[in-house]
Amino acid sequence: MRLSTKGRYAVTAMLDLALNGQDGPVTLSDISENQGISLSYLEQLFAALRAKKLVRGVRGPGGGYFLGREADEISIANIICAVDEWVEFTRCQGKEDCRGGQRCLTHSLWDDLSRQIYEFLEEISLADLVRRGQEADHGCLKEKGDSILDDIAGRAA
Amino acid sequence: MRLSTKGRYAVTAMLDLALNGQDGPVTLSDISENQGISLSYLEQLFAALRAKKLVRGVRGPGGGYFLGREADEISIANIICAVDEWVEFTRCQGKEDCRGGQRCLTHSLWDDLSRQIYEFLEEISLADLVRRGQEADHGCLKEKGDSILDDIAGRAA
DNA sequence: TAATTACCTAGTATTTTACTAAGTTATAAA
DNA sequence: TTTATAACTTAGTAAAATACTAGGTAATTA
Repeated sequence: MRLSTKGRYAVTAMLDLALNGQDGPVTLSDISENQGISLSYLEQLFAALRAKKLVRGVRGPGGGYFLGREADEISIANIICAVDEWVEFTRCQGKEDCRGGQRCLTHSLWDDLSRQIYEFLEEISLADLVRRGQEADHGCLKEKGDSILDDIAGRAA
Repeated sequence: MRLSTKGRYAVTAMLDLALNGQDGPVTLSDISENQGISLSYLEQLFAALRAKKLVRGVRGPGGGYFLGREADEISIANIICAVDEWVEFTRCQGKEDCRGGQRCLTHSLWDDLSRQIYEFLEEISLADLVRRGQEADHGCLKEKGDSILDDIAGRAA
């Protein structure tokens, strides 16, 4: 699993889309202005998101982007994997000397951990985030410790 | 939260240390050879790990590295944050116009999600990984679906 | 004293990130 | 039918991160 600022941009943009795409498509220009991401970088990200059918583009005036499917059906893992493309980590599949060496063990331990992180993010949908954003007060007004995702946290606790 | 290949290297190296550091210190040369990471890059990573007291170095012949504290007391989050240093994400703290804009909401949603990932990785210790590695058969010999971390997965399910 | 290993600093090739620039295609509205 | 809009595409690039090489110094053991 890989989680970089690129993935963050993608999730942020998708969140913006989910929040504003209720009544009509959202343009990349809007997202660019809202989130402070360059238009061209967004286009690059959305090319990847479109390839994975996570968004659907509508051309022409009044056009823009829609979510490719319901917000419940889009996980955070989906989004991150679309732009950061999932790298299958080096698994020494019999190629290198393995029995007795620690290398393979640590690799497989990491792979398993990586899979756990993936499954964790797979469980959180865009709709989960949006729902809690709508329930809560406006983000900037709330206290730092007062997480609106605390109930999601319950899953991991 | 940030999760890059750099963090992966760090976790891998710490795992190696935990697995082999039972009877005496482990040299970076050993880890370098075991895990296929350059010695100098390991030194760079271990400088960061040492700064956070996650490892303890012993100089001279027969020297090497020990874990800085018990493997139960070292979380995966600890390790990743040591080398990838936690970036506090842009939170528009009253600076920009916030009420009414979506920007702040999506930012705080991301921040909350990021915190959830952190808390998830905070719950998994080095000892958890090592314990399961010792119980299981050698990594390369087991089937792909047969995760030795499935019980850890139970926390998130 | 010599070998070993941590520890430190500087430089660098490669890759990734995030962007600018300059287009083309499809579509809605004029 | 023209024009404006906005998706879509490609190429290039500055800056940062990644992972490494090289060449040291300092502490400790044999």
